[in-house]
Amino acid sequence: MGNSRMNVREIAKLAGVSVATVSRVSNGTGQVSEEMRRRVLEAIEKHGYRPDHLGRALAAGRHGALGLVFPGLSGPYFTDLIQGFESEAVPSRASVHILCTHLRSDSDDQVLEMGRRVDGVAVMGGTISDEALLQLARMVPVVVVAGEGPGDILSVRADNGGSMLALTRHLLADHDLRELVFVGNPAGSPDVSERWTAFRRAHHDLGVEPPAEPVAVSMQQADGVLAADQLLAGGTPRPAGVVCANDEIALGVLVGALGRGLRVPQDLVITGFDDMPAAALVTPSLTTVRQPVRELAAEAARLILHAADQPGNASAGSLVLPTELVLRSSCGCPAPPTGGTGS
Amino acid sequence: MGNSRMNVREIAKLAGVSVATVSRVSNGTGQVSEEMRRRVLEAIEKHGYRPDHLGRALAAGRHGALGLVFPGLSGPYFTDLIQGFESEAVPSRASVHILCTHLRSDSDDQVLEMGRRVDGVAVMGGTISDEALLQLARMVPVVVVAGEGPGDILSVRADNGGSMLALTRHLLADHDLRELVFVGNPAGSPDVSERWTAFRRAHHDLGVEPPAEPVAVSMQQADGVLAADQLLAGGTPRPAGVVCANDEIALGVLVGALGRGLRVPQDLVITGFDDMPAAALVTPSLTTVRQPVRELAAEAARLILHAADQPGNASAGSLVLPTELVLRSSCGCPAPPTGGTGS
DNA sequence: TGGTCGCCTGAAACCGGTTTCTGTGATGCA
DNA sequence: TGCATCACAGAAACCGGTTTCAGGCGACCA
Repeated sequence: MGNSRMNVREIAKLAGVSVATVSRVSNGTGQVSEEMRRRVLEAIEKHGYRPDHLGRALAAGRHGALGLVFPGLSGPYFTDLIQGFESEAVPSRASVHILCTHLRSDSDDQVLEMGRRVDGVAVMGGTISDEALLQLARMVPVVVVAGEGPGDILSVRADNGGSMLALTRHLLADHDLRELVFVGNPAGSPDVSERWTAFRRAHHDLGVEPPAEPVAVSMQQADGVLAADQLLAGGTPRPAGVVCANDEIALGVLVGALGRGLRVPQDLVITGFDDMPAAALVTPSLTTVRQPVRELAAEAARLILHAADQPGNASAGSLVLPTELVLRSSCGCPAPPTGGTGS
Repeated sequence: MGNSRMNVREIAKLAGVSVATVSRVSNGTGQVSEEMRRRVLEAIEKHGYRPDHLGRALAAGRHGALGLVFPGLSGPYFTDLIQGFESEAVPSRASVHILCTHLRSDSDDQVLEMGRRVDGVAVMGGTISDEALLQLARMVPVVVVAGEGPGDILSVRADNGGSMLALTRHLLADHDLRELVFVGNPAGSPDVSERWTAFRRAHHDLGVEPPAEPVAVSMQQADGVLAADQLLAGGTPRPAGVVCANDEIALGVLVGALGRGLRVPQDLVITGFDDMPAAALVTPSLTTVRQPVRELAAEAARLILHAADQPGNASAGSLVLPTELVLRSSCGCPAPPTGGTGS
């Protein structure tokens, strides 16, 4: 029945009270007598009044919204990122604005515009320029996710290096593999850059010559298939192992290898990164690194919400969440105890 | 230099003009003499003033934002959906609010809350109750994406039935296959429901008995692997073909089949739906149905923006975008002319 | 020279809330 | 009975913009 076009003043008139009283009742603040409260609630109920978000936001000086900025969407990683962020924001009654920059040239402007519509922003590493990031941070609390910002901008990221170091060492030392290749584009994101660096460092640590260049492709399954085309085509010597920047690439390479009749891991070792759900389920199951993406995003949301609540109390620093090496069969290890259904 | 805490009145004072003039200059509306314009622009420039979004939105009576509601995020489908929607909204200077309901019980309330923060909402079919949908439509323009709404709510969807009918007929008639199974949960979304219905109808049309029940799993690659475990385990007779509700499931089934040493399509035929990028690249390449997901979402955004611009002019109806059957090798057809790299 | 028209400007109302500040009446205590 | 205290209500200011409306002023014409 109620028309949502009602405003405080109309409700106040209908209930025979002042707007202040209506506001107090609808927010549960201040002291209101039982009689007044009853009359106001009655009018609110009868006309289905709900306070306007804009008016409230303007008066409160806050938007009730958080921003999330990323270069593009692909695969389970971003999926988890968004959901982790959202799951933390919604209970705090904050809505989530998203912005895919697609690495367009006007990304900086769009991000700054977003800064004027939300109470805080989480920006994926490598998405916008450092200048824009600093300017944004002057407007609202900012957290860099999966990367590091300039100056004293907060950041949350996973320990990419540690686990990639352990993984590469495992392949080189425990499985005695040589001729490993790395598939992924270090210039594409800080995460991949860290992984590539750790991949090379593990080689150096063990006195093995690493490949000079990565196979630079994007992060989707299709790119993995393309990489397999390139690596496994006849003519060139086949590598012993393919270390992929994420699981999607790895699955693409796996499909490409299996489709060519290669046996994994006997003929070719393949590893991923992220531990996406399918990683445990494919045959052979994928050796990878578990990365707490949802927690990463949720932590970013928490930091922003906290900073928005307590302005001026800007805590700086970089939060690094641990990752975990997950050894399965695609590297040559025996399959983990869990059967075909994963854990 | 500029402090963004400036407001119109301060700028007006500094420029020695009225707030009306500042507003006129910053919006380019009305008549302002060159002298006044210069003074105002100077003050704006000097102090880095940018009008507050909330104040402007309140006065204009519009939020400058669109909402997008979906049950959860998984895979390229939602990725494309979000990006298609976003690519249409951003040029219109509208920000995009997202809400993953996760099919929670309080989804209806959350969606209605969103309705109070945006100028229009696109809701994925099957995400919230019809009552909530109707109530939402009373507040803001609403479009149902990939599904149909109650009453005269606008909807945009793809022609699921037509292509699934053609695909199933192709398998039954052209490849003379029997014992097909359908993998996907019709109760999960209107899309899958339509596909399952068309799958059965094709059987009936050709006088073949369809399976009584689908293999009801979710829409991710991991679920396809699980379905493969179930279908290809020893003991039960193996089906001749697996018709999957989307490409992700199909890739999961493909990996499961290849990992068991089965040959596709010789031992098992597999088909998908969506034509995600990897579909053309895997070996064997995946027979599937191309669905214009980004266009779907972009069309939804256009409809909402238009409806928000012209209130009262509510056009009703259901827009159905065409789909296209894409025959590749996984059904037994010869591989398309394009090499390993897809088209 | 007087009147009309049109350009430009600013005061004030408005969008829809919250919050401060003032004032009233009732109550408690001496 | 007189005074301090307290609970409560409402007027008005405020958040930061846009827009209406009325008026001042110069130009043009008779």
